[in-house]
Amino acid sequence: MKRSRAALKRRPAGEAAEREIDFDELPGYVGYQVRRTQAKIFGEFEAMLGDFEFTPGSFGVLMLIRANPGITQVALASAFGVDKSTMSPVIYRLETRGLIRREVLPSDRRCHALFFEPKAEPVFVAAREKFRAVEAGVAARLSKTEQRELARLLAKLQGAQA
Amino acid sequence: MKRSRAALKRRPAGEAAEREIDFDELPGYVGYQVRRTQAKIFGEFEAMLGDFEFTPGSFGVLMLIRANPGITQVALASAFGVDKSTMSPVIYRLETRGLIRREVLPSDRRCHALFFEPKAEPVFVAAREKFRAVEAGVAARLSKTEQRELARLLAKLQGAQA
DNA sequence: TATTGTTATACTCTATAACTATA
DNA sequence: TATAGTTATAGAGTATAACAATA
Repeated sequence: MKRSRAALKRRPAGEAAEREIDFDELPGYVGYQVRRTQAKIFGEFEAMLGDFEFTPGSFGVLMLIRANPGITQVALASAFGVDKSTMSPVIYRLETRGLIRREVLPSDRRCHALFFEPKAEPVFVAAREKFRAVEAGVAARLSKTEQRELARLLAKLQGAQA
Repeated sequence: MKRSRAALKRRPAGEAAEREIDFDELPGYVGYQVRRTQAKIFGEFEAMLGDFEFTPGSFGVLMLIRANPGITQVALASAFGVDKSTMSPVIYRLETRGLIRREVLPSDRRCHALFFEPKAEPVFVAAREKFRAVEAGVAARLSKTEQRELARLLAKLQGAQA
């Protein structure tokens, strides 16, 4: 970001444009605003988690398995709004890392019930602290009232059908 | 979504869990709320654009090239907050489709100035109508006041440094 | 027939690193 | 040395389709 006055004078064309870019209609699009905000927040998670053992996605999956013992993969995929084929490899990685275990349901042997492994609790708690810290840094930019208002508006955007 | 009463009675385990899933801390995370909202909105764009010739990303790039004649790839990448290597293939596709053209800058032959092709105007206008329609459907879930408030809160979230 | 879960495949988006050409 | 742009590569995340096992 630091730049000498000389450098400023002979700045390349790209930078000149960078300072006076016309974004046309984009900033007026709710979809664009939400997308940019999401990218910004995820970038911060990546930066602060570094070579951490979880992505926001895989940590969320682990958290839901922990909170919902015996949940099936289809139910989990549905909860996150993704396809079951998207969930499969995520589950597989958590299982091979020993963080969860799978049990075939006797009542319906097509289903795999998922369980959080008790011995994974320290790893989970440590990860949760990291996620809470990043999240707190993001949320701190808004007052409590604003946080509630944002949650309400985002819920409203999600609520309606396409 | 339609389901007979009989089906409801003998619903599989996955569905039972689906109705009473405990999301633990996730709904309280701003990052999670924004992510879910973004996924929902993008899903609607995909569904309504169908086999359309643009993704939200590529259309945004075209819109900015049109609004900023002569902009370079690095400036464009910077405007969207992505790496120049991410922008390269997007630019290449727009060029091969004849929607834009590139000119090497005589003043700095490393730079490629990008220009919207006038003959692409009908395609652009048609695409913009589609995007405006989807966007209008999304924005319609909020009042004008709420739209402004959301924009303000999202900007505030993006504003601070990590 | 329908559902659960896996796998093969594909596409988008993203980045890093190494490279060429220029400055 | 530094920057613009390309390319090779990699990884996450997403989906569809076909499949085996089970219902």
